[in-house]
Amino acid sequence: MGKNTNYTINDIAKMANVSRGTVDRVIHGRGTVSKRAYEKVRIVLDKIDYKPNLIAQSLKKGELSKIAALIPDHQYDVFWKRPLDGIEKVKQDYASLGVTIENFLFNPYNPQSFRENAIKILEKQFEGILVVPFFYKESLDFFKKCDEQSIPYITFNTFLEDANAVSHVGQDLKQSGRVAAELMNKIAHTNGKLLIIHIDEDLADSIHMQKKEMGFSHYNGQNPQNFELQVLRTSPSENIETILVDLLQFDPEIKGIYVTTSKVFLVANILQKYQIKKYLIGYDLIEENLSFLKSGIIDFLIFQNPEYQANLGISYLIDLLVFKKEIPKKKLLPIEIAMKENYKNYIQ
Amino acid sequence: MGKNTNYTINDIAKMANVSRGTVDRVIHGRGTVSKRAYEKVRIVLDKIDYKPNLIAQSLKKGELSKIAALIPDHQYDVFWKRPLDGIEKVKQDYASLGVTIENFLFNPYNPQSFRENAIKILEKQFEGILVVPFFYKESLDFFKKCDEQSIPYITFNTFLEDANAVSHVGQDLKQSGRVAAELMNKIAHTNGKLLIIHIDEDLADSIHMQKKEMGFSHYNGQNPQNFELQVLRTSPSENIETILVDLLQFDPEIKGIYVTTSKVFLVANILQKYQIKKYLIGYDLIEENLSFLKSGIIDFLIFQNPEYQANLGISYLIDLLVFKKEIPKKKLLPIEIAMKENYKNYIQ
DNA sequence: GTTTTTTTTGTGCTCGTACACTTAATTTTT
DNA sequence: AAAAATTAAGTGTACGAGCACAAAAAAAAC
Repeated sequence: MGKNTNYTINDIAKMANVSRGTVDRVIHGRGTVSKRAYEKVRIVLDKIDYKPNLIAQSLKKGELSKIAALIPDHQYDVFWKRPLDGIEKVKQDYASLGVTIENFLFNPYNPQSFRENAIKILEKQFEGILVVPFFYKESLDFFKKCDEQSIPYITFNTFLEDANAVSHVGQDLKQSGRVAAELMNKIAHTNGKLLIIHIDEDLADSIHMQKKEMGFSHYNGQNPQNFELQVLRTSPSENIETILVDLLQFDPEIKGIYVTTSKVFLVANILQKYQIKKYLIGYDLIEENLSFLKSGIIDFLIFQNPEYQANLGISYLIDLLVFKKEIPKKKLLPIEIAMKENYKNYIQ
Repeated sequence: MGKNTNYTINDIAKMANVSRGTVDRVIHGRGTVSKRAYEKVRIVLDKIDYKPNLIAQSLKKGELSKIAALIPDHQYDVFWKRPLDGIEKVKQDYASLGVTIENFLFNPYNPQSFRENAIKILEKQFEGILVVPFFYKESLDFFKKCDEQSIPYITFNTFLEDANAVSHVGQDLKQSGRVAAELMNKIAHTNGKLLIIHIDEDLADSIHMQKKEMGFSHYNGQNPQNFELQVLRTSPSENIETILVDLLQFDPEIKGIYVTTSKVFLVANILQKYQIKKYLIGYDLIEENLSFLKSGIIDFLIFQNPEYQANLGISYLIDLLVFKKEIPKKKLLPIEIAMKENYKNYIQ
């Protein structure tokens, strides 16, 4: 299997008894070719598996493929720093093949910023796009134009049912809620109450939080030893501190807290300040969370490898554009678990 | 940054006022060049950052680099199936660049098989080698010859202090023992006794088990709420069943069991058969273990992503050989944690 | 039946590097 | 000082694809 029987344009020309130029015209459907010559080439082409030599192609064209990435600016949310690093890494790897990747960073608090960057991308004529469709309406507008120009795009992190993406790379949010519930179940044996906290629910990714909650309560419901659940919605603008302290002092039956976002450090902060010990599970290996993981106030941080995620998204685009390979319609990444003793190997 | 100011041999020739041929001779140190011409070229070369165009190089040479991988045959131990898959994946990715990878699989129960494959590799003249130095003496013999022929090699999975490897990709075994201890600590709150079981300790990777044990007991010792530890060494040939059942019935104080290898399914089997509930932590997402993870008999499986590990090893070799990049002397991969709710995303 | 126009096919050059081969310059020999 | 031998420098070609242009063949016009 996999014998390197790679035919060249020249081989085909000889086999079909025509010139290189004719083969080229048939393969690319450009120029004019007589039916007779066309047939001769087609017969050969059907018999063999011609794969153009990417090396030669790249050498000639100077550039094989132009890819754009439209992701949130990490200036506004540090979470997006590491996906960007992931993109930068593939960028270097494939630069030698003549694939260029340009990043467009939008402000995740400003739909207009998304729209502006989308326009820039359409103007510059990329062959493929990796995009975090953060804003629903704006994203669909953008995708409509991409579809018209038949530019393939891969959605990333946020899944849009109505998008016509060639692939989606993300996480299984509901399942990640289940993972949180299983962890909580394993560490807080005794029955009691659990708190689910959504922080900043007005943001565009509130749907993320809801799916996580669904997974969590679903697992909890299935489990014989189940907990009573209480959901708390809050914004950092409100005074989360007073609400939470009141709640915890009013109801000492609460054994653990599940925070559905990376903002778990806000809760950890309060637990530390008031010297309250609760089991605490949250998301993402960001700086603010790590110190609490180290000190044991946060028990587990769930996350998905963001570099790898971005890396995979770009790799899929390259597979599609350059190698003409099939790519999966949807790829859900592993739900990773970090604690005090293993988080270090994840962050470098 | 990163302007594509890539000079070609021709550019350099013009700048130095010599011919392409002379530049070529200086760069590759072949043929004869007068001191005068040499100086002229060197001056230009020192001023600019010449990076040969890999595309053109590959097109001309037809093959850029030949890499060999010497790893255990998965026919004897399924664990090695997935690293092989990881290698196959990079193989495809870089084939387009003219990098070829050939696998040599040895029998992990037979040092002679390792030696034979090593000889084959040396005969075939590879430019770089990825190797699992499973057998101490045989590996050192092999490395000596590699050093003589100055063929770079990366060790993989097994670390050999005395090897002169350009890099090592593996896991932090001691730390993985600590992770196991932290998990055990989190799920088995109450004090009591824990069992550490080494299965098949006569094998070449017994050093792996000992390091894991060290990490486990070290964490346990540091912890205020510490457990009494008991170590059990056994081979599958012995009757692990009678020993274990006796032990567990004799000492009901035992709360949990830590098995230092992927053979944890042997223990799970016994627990299931005798309807004994203990916390159980072991290694690796192999088929035999997964059913017990699903049924809840195994609580956690610790592992490192084997595809990724192999992938990284090969990528480092390519970075070194093709891109002439610096690579880290040692790369320890994350220690991953799988449970019932998250293992599926790891295995495809 | 010749000229013009259109269609079809074939050839040459380019991308950047590597290497064989030729030519030029220098040194050695007689 | 001229011829031979050696050393140094320069040129041509190939790798495979792509595209511009030239050449040839066929069709249309006179």
